[in-house]
Amino acid sequence: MTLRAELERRLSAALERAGAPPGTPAIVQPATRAGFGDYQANGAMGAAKKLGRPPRELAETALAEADLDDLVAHAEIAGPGFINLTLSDACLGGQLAAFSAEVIAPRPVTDASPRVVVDYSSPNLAKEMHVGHLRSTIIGDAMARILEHTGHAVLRQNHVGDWGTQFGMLLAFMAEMSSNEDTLAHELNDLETFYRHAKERFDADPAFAQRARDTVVRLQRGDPVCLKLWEQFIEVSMQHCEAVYARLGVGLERRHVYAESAYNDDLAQVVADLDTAGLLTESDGAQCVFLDEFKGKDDKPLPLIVQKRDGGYLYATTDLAAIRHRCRNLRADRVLYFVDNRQSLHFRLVFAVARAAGFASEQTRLEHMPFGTMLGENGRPFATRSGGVVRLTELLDEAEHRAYALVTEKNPDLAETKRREIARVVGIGAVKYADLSKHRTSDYVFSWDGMLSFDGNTAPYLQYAYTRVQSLFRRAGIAPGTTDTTISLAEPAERTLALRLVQLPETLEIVVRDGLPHLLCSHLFDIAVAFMAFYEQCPVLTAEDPALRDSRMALAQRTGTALETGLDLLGIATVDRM
RNA sequence: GCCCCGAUAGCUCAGCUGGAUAGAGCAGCCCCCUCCUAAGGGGCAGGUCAAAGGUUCGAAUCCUUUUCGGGGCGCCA
Repeated sequence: MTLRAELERRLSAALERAGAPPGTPAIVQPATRAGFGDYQANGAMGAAKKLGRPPRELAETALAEADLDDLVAHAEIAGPGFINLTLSDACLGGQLAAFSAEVIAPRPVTDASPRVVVDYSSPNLAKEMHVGHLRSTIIGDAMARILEHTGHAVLRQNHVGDWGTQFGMLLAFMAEMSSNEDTLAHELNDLETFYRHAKERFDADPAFAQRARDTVVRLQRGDPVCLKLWEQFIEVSMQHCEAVYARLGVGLERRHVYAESAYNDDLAQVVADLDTAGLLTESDGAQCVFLDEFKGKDDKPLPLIVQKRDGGYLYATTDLAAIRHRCRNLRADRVLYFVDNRQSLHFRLVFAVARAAGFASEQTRLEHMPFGTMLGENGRPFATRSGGVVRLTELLDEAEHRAYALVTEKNPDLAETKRREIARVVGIGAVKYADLSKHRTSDYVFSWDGMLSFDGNTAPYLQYAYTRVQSLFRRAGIAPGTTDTTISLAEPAERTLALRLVQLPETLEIVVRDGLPHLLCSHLFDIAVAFMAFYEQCPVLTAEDPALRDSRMALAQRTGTALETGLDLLGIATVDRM
């Protein structure tokens, strides 16, 4: 249990003993200002209002009832009825002593752990991955890591798009070329161009367009020639994705891929199940589900179409099949979808239908974790001047390029291979952090300079703070292992840093609850800022007193662990020097 | 027409179940490397939190209306 949760628990109980109704929250938060202590409890005011009692008096009574001696050194009532709490040095010291082994150690995952499906990345294999895929891939991966660290059984699902009409066009184009293996291999080397060429062919030649449509039908019927081409294409495209994942340090592997096509055989059964459940209605020849809670134009019912007039299935059907699979076979307690916010209505419908049909129980939490659209500098959905998109590989190349130039400027004496390594870690880290540090749901504007900034609240700043810790240990000639040194918190900078470190699990708790990794970014930045202040104000290696030196080394060590662990949870690596 | 999301400093954004004097980064100006890495630190300046009402002891946060953006709404995914 985190400090915050423990204080909440005890103060809530105290409020109840002071006369507030059971379940009254104490509303413990980190203090909004340094002068108010470390935490503040705001719950007494609201509770007093309901009881018609003076808020300060209720706060006083609750505080007198509360048993906080082992955690809190000072507590006082302030303003209209805030309870301000200052942690004792013993409490902070205890947390710091157990920091690596307990406070931020990974929670074990057992059979009893909550099972969380994380659906993320899920690119369409028809095209190359571009910058628009960053959000789902990066944020989803960070969330998977954080959930795993906090004791959840995480089931990554990469729901790649490998089925649908555009594959007809691509396969027909491949078929034209398959007489010449070299040309085909060459063309497939660049999926973006391949797609464009196929599309040009499709638009220009009606006969080709017809062949493309026929190909879709043949593919769906399992025509061996089509299937072979399809498999070849999918394999090339998957390998491209995996190369990008490897470069990004994203933990998605082949075993996490559960493609759209994997549900093909379930779709008829899904529709049959909906029929059995009495949910199916035919409308204009299509099979639909209408739910009372969803109304469209003119109060007309809003359909979820699960089967087209021509008998074909839609992505709604596939998503229903996926929910069924995740709940029944994967035994998910919670399913998180890191998918573009434009699909939010779609998910609301699909989730509601899945529950109505019994594909998901009432207990299973189905949560769309929407994210905003990447916009161009004109405020329109992002595209380059030529109308294309920026490929992910281009962005990463540029990131490493700029980072290499910078590290060479800052540290020309480092060996070439070392500078390459640093450039890779720093460049990729900057790109990921630029994405992770923004609120998930907000649209954001793509900008090379914004995404590749190395100053201020960026990954390189955090990585730099980490290298300073490593540098201290390097100079001291000792390994940065955990020691049982008593940590002095006499200096304000020491205390502020200690508090930020100890509060890290509280942030993780909120991130897990809301799926908002930018809160972790923000907290790590606070830690780094606090460390920089500590570093400026508190001499470590040159401290006169050996005990103080050891204490500060120990605090630096905790900082290093926090930064390394926190960055790792975001999927960002560290280096020892930069 | 209906629904969803948004509007906070010049720019990019935080602001967690309503809390005390709305915070960062960048850009601007000033200062700090004989001192543990200046990818750093310190300081200055910068806001009628889109607008108007309302609820509340207390509103950037909740409610209503309006304005301006973005997105979605029957056989694409």
